[in-house]
Amino acid sequence: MLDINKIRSEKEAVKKALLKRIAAQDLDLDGIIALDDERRKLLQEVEIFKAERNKYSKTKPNAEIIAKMKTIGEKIKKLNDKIRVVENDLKEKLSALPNLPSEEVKPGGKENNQMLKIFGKKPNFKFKPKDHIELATALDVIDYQRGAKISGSGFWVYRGNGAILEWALLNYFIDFHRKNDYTFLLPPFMLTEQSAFTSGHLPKFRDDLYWTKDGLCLNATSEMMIGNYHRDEILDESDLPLKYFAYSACFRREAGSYRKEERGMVRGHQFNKIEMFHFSKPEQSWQSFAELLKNAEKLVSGLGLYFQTVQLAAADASVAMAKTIDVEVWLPSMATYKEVSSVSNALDYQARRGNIRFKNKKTGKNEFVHTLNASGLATSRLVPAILEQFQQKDGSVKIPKVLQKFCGFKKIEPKKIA
RNA sequence: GGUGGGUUGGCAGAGUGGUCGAAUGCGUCGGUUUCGAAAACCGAUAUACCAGCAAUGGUAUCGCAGGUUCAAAUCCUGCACCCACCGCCA
Repeated sequence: MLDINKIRSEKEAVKKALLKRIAAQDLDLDGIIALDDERRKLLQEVEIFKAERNKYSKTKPNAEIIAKMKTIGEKIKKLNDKIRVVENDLKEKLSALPNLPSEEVKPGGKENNQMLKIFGKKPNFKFKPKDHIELATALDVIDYQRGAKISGSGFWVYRGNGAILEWALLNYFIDFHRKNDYTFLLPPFMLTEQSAFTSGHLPKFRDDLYWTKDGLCLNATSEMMIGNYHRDEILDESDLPLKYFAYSACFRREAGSYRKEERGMVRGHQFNKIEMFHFSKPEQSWQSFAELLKNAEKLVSGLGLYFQTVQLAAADASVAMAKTIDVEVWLPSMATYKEVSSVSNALDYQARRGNIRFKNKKTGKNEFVHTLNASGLATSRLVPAILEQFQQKDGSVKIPKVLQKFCGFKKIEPKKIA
């Protein structure tokens, strides 16, 4: 949510920034300001009546005053009803506005994404490489068919060395974050509707979430949970930045996505992810951003994968974020890069919604914190990338060095056909 | 799932319809005293919004949302959470 006072005082600048991600016909700042004017006018009116009522309520009134207060009471009630309507309308319009993209973020959609940096060496195969589905089946590490049998399409079962590889990746991430002194959280995998609203996933993603009979939704990213972790709290300035990482299985309905183009594990209904999260002071938040990006890059580099970073254009990033840089890993079979981490700074946009503040010691004022998040990392695209990028001519797959101590093996061999 | 008890400021804890934004204690901050400190004493100590250049004034907030009343922390209804007991339980 944006600050109404900022919209009022810096209207042209706000407008210019918002036009990078939404069309002019969807933007009506004047309408919003007019609503706020209306709200203020009504507040002034009603508060005069309330002041009078309070004055007389302090003592025992006589019959005449009681009669007078009765009419004032009715006026207050009417004005209150009006204010409620105006405030709801204002809140709705205000919540619908996306965050202001950061200055260096390019306007428009995907086509304006900007490649920043390429890491590693592009694998060059001297044989005909297989895609990860073929590899996973030959190596007997992923059981797609039984996954679908049990839970329907979009689910799979990690099996044997595949399960070990998956778990090793998670251990590698956890190890890394612990060394950096991030606090480890294992949150619940279900959350309330209110929490989904606060994290900004409602109303937009309602159809992409799984809902239980009890009105809870399944976690789609632990950003949802950590974002709510300090909701309605006033944090201690000296604790900032708070650095967390959380593991969660993530559940997404992926309604209407292009399953045919993204076979295998690239887009499933359930995947494992470790998420990094910072609660920062405003003046620290870009430093936090740089740290999160560096961590994500290091994690992928550590695996020896070929990948790139991309700065997303305004309309391609999540609306809550001022700036997003994606870390994308190369998938030879698709000849394309796929996101394994999304590093984002929401500034105070999410904190305003969740009412997460800190007391500024210098000014004595409560200020909104800045929130940042980055995957660190999601496994479901790394396993395919590892299989495809590290496949050998004999059909085996080499395990990245950093994972070997967690796996207990250096390569996965195809199962022998008797 | 059922019954009962609870939710008040940073914390503990009074307050059952009218000068209650709220006693008291603790904590925190500032001061006096001291070579310095402790103790003691004095004073300050919530947040948000509105008007105003400011000083300041006003409004709201006692878990949340409604209601009753001239007037609600206090009465009524619903909800959330915490505690206790009972029931059920792969």
